[in-house]
Amino acid sequence: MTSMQPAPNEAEVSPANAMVDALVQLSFRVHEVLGKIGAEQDLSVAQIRMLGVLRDREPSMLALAGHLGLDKSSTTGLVSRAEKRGLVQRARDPHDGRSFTVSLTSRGRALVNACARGVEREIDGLVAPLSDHARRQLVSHVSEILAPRRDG
Amino acid sequence: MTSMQPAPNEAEVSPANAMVDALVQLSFRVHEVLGKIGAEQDLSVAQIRMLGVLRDREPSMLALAGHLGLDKSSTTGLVSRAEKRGLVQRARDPHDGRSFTVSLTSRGRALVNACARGVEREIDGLVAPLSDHARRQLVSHVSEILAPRRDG
DNA sequence: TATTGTTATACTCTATAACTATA
DNA sequence: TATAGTTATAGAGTATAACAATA
Repeated sequence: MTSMQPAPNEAEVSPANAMVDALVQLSFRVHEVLGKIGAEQDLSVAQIRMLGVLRDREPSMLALAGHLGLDKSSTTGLVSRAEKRGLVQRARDPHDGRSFTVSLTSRGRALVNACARGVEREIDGLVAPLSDHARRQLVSHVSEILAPRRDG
Repeated sequence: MTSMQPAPNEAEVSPANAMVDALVQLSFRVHEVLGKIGAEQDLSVAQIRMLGVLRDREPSMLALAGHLGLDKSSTTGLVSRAEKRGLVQRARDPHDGRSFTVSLTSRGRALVNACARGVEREIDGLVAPLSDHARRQLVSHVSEILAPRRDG
């Protein structure tokens, strides 16, 4: 990757449709940002996403799997690797001996906050070409798209 | 950018940023769509993306790696798995004995076209809540974000 | 020597199925 | 029996480093 240009993301799956083209390419672009910022902290996109979910929640393993749209076994691995690094912790649920709650450690919170700042910086740069008005429209439209679905 | 708070203590850093939230969530939502449509054809997002790139190109392995932002060794695996399924083919470059060109087979093309139709259907559904005017604005703004920077 | 591509290796991520412990 | 979670297993995806063949 030394001599290669970052090459605009050409992941168009439907070049005839401008909306598809725009959203798919934007999606890859944002993922690229998440990957880059995560890499600075040695975090995968999956880990960043999980830590992001845990910012505002202390869910059970099963609820966490639901938030992430993953199988419970995948979530076990994700949480275990993060726990090994001291980013999250499992705590027994006193009301159900089968269940755990997952939560950020202070180190995990610091890390996800650092990532959030980095992502914010990058996204701000990404939308820099837009006017304030256009930015507000963009947020409004995207929020409307996402509204019916309340995912993590 | 617009709203600023006197950065609270480390405990609760970085106030919610609507733009970041919107774009990151949208990115995951679109990836979810790609994953779902791909799964119908037994294709991963990475495979769909590669096939999408090959729709309009017959690059060398190295050029393909550049387009995808991956290491050449990762691309070897990606192409080899697709080749094993008869979706792409390697052909020796007559001008450089070290190089191959990668291209879609007719089966690969049929598959990526089917995916494109599926993705278009899903994205159309996603933006259905928006008015025609809002959709045009959205495409315009996103295109501006993704546009190659003319003169820095 | 430099470049193109593959291989060897190691890791993360993911799902399915089987399992344990608790309800 | 049913549920929460883990383990076993398999495979894809990714990067780094070492390698082969060609330039």
